[in-house]
Amino acid sequence: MPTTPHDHPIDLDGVDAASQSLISLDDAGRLAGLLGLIADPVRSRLLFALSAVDRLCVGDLALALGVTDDAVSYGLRMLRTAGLVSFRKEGRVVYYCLAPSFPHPLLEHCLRQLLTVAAPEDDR
Amino acid sequence: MPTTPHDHPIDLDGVDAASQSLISLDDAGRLAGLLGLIADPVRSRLLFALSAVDRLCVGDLALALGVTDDAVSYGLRMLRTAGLVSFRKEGRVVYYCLAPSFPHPLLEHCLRQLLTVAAPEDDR
DNA sequence: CTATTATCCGTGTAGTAGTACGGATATGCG
DNA sequence: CGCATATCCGTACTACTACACGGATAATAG
Repeated sequence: MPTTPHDHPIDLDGVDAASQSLISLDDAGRLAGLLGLIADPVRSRLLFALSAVDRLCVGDLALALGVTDDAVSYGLRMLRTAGLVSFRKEGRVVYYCLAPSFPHPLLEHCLRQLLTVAAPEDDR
Repeated sequence: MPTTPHDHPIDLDGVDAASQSLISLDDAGRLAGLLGLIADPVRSRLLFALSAVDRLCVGDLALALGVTDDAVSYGLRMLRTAGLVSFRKEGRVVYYCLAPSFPHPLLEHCLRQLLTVAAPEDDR
């Protein structure tokens, strides 16, 4: 029997405790979706960039990040279908900004703090 | 010219401001790595499960999550190479637990809060 | 010693994600 | 009107990710 899940729990109480405080598969899926969205160098940097200004257009964001227009356009589309950024069109320029409902603490607290967790040991 | 980054910034000041408060590509990469690690239903649920008990073995975790041993083993290996969980072997059983250095606030604060952000509008 | 259990690992694979490229659309300019 | 600009979109390609499967390892039981 190769990888069959054993049905003789070694620590039944532990299994119960764990499965009780577990988030649902649905919630986990949504959480993964949101995290995966931010788990991209371009997109996380877009969020940081946008938090520093009140609005910026695609081309300028590409300039600031040092990546192609396409990459920025794609990243912004993802963020915007998730409702994290919003945009308005002025003439032929499209300006993006963090969505009104954007959870700013997330950026400034969580992510900045996670940065220190993710940092290499030598500067911690 | 298809997708050439324009070199005539529309809002030069904005570009400067954005690029200044920008995290480095390196940092963004590490951040993405860490986030991407948690951005997986199995792995995030493993963390929640482990936070509820002081230690649990692979098979029991699989039982608690309702997934195969292999999936759990794989998830734990990822988490452990990232230093988020640690393990000790007792006989033929391998017990896993959150790493001593694990940032608990991350789980209980950030992730739980992100859960509400990721929740569908109808229960918020 | 042999059988069994718990776990790991190497390999293969299906699915997905990020991006470059070509083209389409729309706006503004001369 | 014709041309340039800013952005989007469809397609194609590459790279990676999660997982299943078969087998290996180590420890225990009989």
